[in-house]
Amino acid sequence: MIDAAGLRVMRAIADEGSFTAAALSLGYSQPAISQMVRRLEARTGTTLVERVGRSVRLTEAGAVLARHAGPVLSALDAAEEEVAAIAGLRSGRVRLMAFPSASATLVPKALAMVKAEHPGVTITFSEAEPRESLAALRAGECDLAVAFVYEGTDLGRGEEDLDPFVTTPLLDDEVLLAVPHDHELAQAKNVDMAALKDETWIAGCPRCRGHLLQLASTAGYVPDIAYETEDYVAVMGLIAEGLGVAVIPDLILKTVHHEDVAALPMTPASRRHIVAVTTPDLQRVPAVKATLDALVASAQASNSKPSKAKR
Amino acid sequence: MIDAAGLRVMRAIADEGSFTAAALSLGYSQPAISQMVRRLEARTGTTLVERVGRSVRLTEAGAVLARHAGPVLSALDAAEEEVAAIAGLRSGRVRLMAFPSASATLVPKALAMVKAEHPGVTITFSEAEPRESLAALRAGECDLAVAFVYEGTDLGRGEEDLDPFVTTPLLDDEVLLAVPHDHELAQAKNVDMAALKDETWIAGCPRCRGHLLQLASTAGYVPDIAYETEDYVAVMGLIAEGLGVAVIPDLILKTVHHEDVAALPMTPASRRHIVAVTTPDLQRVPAVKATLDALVASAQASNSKPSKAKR
DNA sequence: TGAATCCTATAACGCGTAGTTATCATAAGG
DNA sequence: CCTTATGATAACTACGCGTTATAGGATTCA
Repeated sequence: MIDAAGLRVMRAIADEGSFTAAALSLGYSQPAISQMVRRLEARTGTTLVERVGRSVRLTEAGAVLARHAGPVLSALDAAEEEVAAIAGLRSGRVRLMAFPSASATLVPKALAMVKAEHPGVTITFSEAEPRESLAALRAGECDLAVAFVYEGTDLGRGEEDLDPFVTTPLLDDEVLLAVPHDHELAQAKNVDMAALKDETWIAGCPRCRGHLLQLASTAGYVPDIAYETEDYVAVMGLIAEGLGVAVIPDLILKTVHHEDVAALPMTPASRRHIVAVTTPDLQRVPAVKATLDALVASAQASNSKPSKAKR
Repeated sequence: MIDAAGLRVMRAIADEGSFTAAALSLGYSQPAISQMVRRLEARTGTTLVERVGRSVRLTEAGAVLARHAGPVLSALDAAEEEVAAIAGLRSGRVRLMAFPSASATLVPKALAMVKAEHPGVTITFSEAEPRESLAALRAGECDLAVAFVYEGTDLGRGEEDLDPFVTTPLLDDEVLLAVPHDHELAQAKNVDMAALKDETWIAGCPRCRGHLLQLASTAGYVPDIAYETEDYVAVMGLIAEGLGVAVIPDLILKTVHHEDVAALPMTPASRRHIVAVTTPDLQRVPAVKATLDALVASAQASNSKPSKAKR
């Protein structure tokens, strides 16, 4: 019934003492004030302004409105300012999730960039496998996820539906074969997957295990998986001891280097796409957008050549 | 930029959890909410609502608006309620001024009536001669004045311009000739003003003095005014002691009765009109209107026959 | 007293906001 | 898989809320 504009007008009249002055102070024309007052009087059913000769004077009811104007308008201003702070990146909160090996360099660098450029933006970060982070994103417990997708592996495959999300490519990570330093293939330039039929395998995370199975399946056999662990330091150790070989993304190899392990390209070449995932809505939230931009910049600075945008 | 309606919508969305439910709770249609949110997002330049599958969830900025809605809206409601209280006569203040002899019965009765019917309305009352009360009315220091006008005396006469006011007739008060009980005319049914040429006169208030001068002037002489006092009790005393005669309104005679004074009609008949005066604006203020109505009722109950409305 | 000036009120008009209904597209759930 | 619930969009309407132009009073000053 009574709106903020009405209160602003009443306060201006109280302060300025005339319609004309009030109009001037609000940037309106004089008749606008006349009409606004009339509207307010019609709505409230009471006289608000006493037109006395040259000037005007507020009635009791009018004074009441003018008196309430201050608190209401300043509360509105406060709300507006707070939203503007978020929109202007002087404030904001982003909940970021990334898979463990992305945490090593990609994410820390991006966090530092955001903090440097927008000190008001706070980012809460937690590690999670793609499966979990996408679930969190879907559940609204996360604003931005850094995940990966194996090439060839169809994005969705039922469990991870990327349909409602927008994905931004960050890095293309080549998957290499890791063998002991003294392995017969250690010096090879390239190795065919089919040639590894009789090797003993070490698998990483469930997702990577699936990838291995798919690669072997394509080559026409089922790999002999002797060890499984999500700890890639352990994987490297196992390989170094000659207990097996493994397919490991280049990015991980760079992080957990082991001098007794050699890495070599495979045929067919296999890649892991590292992407940032969010929703169309969240992508437009300034703080989220800034973090996403920082991730892209971080990826470009750190390493390879991102491929073209997707979806 | 941000208005109360927007805050109300954001709060409803936060409370209800969906656009449809929010629309229902506000009595709007669902698209109205959709559009309102879009407008707000355009104005703030930020995403306020995250459309997640079936339902929606507020972003940080949206939550900020929803959080501010409470204080702002309740402040608005408070203002509205306060104005409604004044409009509904559950509250209100009236500054009433009346000339002294009206204070005796007319005003007290009216005050009692208002108090009985509208306990929330408080009336502040002070005595003042018509000249003062009208000046106060013009200066905005008074909402309602009870004044009088002598018949024949032109209302305005330069000094008391009733143009910007509205006057409501309350009583018609006949002006009588007051003489000592043992005066030669004391038993007369009627007395001609012209026959009083050689009397010694006692004048009341300045205004009444003016009236006396006009009556005498019409009759063709200048009265011999021996005493002047605004205190009508004193006037009666002077008359009773045989020190002179006076023209006194009937209403005053009823109030300050003196058994040694006789009152008789004069020719030409002269009347004093007692009126309530206010401004067109103030007349529409509920508390003022109620007081004015009470004055009219009080006048009708107490005495004579009010004449028809004026201006 | 009359002219000048400063107010407010009113009329006529235009535009944008904010509703409506109707229809479509998409998730969620049995 | 089909139903159902929910949000988005389009097209339309209306009126709230500004504008300019002009008229009507009130106050001041010569």
